Amino acid sequence: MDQPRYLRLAALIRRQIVTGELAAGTRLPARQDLAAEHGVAEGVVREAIRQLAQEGHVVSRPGAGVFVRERPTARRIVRSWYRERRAGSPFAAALLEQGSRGGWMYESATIQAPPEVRTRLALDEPSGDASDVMHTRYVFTGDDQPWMLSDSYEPLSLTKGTIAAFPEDGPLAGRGVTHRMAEIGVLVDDWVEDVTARPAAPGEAKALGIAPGSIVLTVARTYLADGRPVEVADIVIPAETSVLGYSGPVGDRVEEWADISAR
Amino acid sequence: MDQPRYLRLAALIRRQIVTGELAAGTRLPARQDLAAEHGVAEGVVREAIRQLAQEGHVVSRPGAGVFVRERPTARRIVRSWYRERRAGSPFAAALLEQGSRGGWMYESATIQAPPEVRTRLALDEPSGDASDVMHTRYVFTGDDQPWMLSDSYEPLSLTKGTIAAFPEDGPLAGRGVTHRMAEIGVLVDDWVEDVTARPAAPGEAKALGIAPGSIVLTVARTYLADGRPVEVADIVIPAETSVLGYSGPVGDRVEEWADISAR
DNA sequence: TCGAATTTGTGCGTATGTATC
DNA sequence: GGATACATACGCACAAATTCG
Repeated sequence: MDQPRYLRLAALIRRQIVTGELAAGTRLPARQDLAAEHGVAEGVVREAIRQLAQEGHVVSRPGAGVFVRERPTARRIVRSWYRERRAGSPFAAALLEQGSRGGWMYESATIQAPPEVRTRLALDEPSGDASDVMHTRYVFTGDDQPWMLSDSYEPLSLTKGTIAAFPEDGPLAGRGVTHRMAEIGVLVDDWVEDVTARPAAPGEAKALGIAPGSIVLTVARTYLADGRPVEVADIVIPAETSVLGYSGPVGDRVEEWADISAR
Repeated sequence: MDQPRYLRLAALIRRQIVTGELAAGTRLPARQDLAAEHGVAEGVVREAIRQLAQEGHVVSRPGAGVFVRERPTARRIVRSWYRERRAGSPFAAALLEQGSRGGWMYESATIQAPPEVRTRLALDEPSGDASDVMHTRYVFTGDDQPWMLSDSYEPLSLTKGTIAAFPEDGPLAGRGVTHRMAEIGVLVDDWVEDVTARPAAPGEAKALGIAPGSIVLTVARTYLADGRPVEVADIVIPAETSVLGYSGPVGDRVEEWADISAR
């Protein structure tokens, strides 16, 4: 056994946690006590705790102590539900237990699309510094808790001057992209989502009420109408408490060791 | 400014990196030098570096130094490609640039399914300690680099005694779940994938050749035949270098602020 | 080929600030 | 308000990996 002391100590405590010997909510002994108990320096305990905190096993509160984490049950966020509504599906049950829908806050402004968004929306070169997209920033809440951030971009060339211009204003408020676009004759028929994960940026962590640096899932969504992108959104969701659910028919699916394409 | 010193130092270096002042590949000054240069203790530098490393801005190699990270371009792993083959799609181009397919290693064994897998496969109570699933562990490689792990479970009740029993043996080797199942009359028609992310477990980090604790995407996949699960797999992919691509028709899709269901 | 210098990873002990109880 | 506990900070030391002459 050639492992650093702090990893051995972390492994020891981790075992106690996963076996239930240390129940959720339990407070660990103070750093000094743990250090004395195991005959190591305080710094070793600190590193061990840090390790366990990063793994999500414990959470430390200044002045109070280090506590075994209550594991919040993850919510399954349905991103596509091909056939999942079908009776008899093992997943139909889950759909019946839908939680409260909660609400959302937003802020809209017309801006000039940043380069990355330009690419995704297939926009032409910007003309001067004229605004060319409607940018809407959402914070979704459920149970009085923020659980998802979204930055949406829609080309003004589509919506300008129509009743669909402002996503959350006018008669179509809150109807969603696809409905709103339909009202102005743009038929959104495809969606594409690119999913990955990264540490939360400080601002995101604050907005979501999670620890800075904790993991978030990011979804880069594109809505297409007849093959052309008509809306893109950058969605950020805490990974710890969320699972994204996708489904589809096997016929349209690639072999299970998926093909790779350069991005 | 009320921030801890190590965060201020991290912010300072981060700014130099994102502005390009410190180019990718550049070596940072040694800990002691940075400490002296900024008039702080070595520990402060250590914390700052740790912070930047967690954000993925730098990578440290023992004995060598701390280097500004080369940003590997992420691969887009297509998990469903509804209509993406269609010509004219903005994503069709990506599909043409398919990389080398690489290969995979595997290891199969019959085991008694662990509780979590039992649930997902809707298996009955275990009878004694009899094996009831075929467990296959995959390591997928591309460009001589592991990039995906997968643990697959198939009920023996379906495949036992057939030519499809061993996923990677016999005439159907390497044909994939859906083809193999089809050969024994099981028509896989649906798939469901639950995506989330977490820090890599030590074993996973080692198998994938990534830093321990770095972020991995996990995909819990289920293949269904006529609504019944016939295979489940736990897939692990480094988040840093990968994007999972999903797509589908809008008609089957829920409003964009997705419904939530308890898991 | 080999050894010396450099650099990170780890560990020790201590002290102060600040949040919690 | 006092005691407790974590977050941060200081300074030092040694082992192992790497680099380079």
